[in-house]
Amino acid sequence: MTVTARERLLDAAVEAFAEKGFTATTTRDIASRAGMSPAAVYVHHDSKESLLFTVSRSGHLAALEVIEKAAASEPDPTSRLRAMVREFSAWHATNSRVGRIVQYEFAALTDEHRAEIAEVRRAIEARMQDALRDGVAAGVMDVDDLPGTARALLSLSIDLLRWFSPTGAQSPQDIAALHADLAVRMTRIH
Amino acid sequence: MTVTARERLLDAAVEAFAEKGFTATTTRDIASRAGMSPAAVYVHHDSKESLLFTVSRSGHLAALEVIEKAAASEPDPTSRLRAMVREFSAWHATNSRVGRIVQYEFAALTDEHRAEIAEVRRAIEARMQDALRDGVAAGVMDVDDLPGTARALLSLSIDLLRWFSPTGAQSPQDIAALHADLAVRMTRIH
DNA sequence: GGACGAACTAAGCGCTTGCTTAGCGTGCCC
DNA sequence: GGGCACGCTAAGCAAGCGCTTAGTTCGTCC
Repeated sequence: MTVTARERLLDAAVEAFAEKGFTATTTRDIASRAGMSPAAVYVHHDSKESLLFTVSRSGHLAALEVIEKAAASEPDPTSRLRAMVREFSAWHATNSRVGRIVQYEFAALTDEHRAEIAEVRRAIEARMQDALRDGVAAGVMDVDDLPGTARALLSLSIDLLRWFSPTGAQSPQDIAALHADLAVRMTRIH
Repeated sequence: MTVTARERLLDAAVEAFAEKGFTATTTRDIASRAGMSPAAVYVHHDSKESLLFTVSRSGHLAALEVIEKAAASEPDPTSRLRAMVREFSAWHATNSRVGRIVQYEFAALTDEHRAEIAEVRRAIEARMQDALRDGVAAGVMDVDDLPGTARALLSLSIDLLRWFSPTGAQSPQDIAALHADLAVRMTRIH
């Protein structure tokens, strides 16, 4: 199956939005990255914002899936938390372009689209809170502020988007392993 | 001493850049927030980017000063790390508008300006690494990956800009105390 | 071979952008 | 009271924006 023109435009939009941000990206830029004329964008997509919505939505859903799969992969609460943070960080490092759009271009969405995607974000946060609650209930974790700590764990994974470079010295796996280790330290009983 | 027109324009730029981002902000928007005509911006500042540079530079220097003051405030390595993370998070929460410009509009600067400010960023990172090194040397901290852990500690403080709201339930002090606590947990000997 | 629809483009519309130019009002100096 | 520097604005320029319109090309079906 060949790549459709619609997909080529989405790939071009991911590249451009991640590199320059949504507002600084022009539809002409997206079109030329996809090897098409400016008008071709509108044959396959409604608007520049609908391109962003499509990218952001599928990116958010992919991130949620990663964290849910990791949560289901381990029965032991500590191993489960370790897997969740490891996979969530690894996903952001491996998909840093989509990640940047997901995390930093959220405000550029229309009110309706933003509201729809906000639900996915709440689900991601809820999965992390669940993992901590399980650990506390099993008596293997010590967490004072449960929502705050869940948010801090997500911050670790998300903030790597600000400085991570695919061409840098650290691999996504290195960073993911570090974050997983720090997550366990943050929550274990002293 | 009255507030000068130059300063009113800087305040307006902070408001606008933090709210909508650098590219989405127009010079007309900045001028009207300062109660002036669009041309008045150029009486006091060279360009829209030079407004950003002025804000970003003083914001970066303020953040560096906060972390250096905190580092000097406590002799004991653990108390020092706690103070540094606490004050750095509190600064970001209290100055979230300037913080957003500092952390998220860095890429919008010209190459020269970005290079100049990058030095301040390196200094901030170095101070955090110093604090961890001291703790390890004193035998009170256990840190595997020193630069990685330093970066993770900064991530905690910085990523709050993504979700923090001054009108929300949590005060800057609540968040700062949580982050300081997590920082100690991340680095203490088990 | 002619009709048709899907994929795509050349050209451009109306508007907004960062920034400039030319000039106005006011207070100060001699 | 004439000259002048300073702070500011009205008007607008060239360029670029998101998006539309009108039309061309081309494979497919009868």
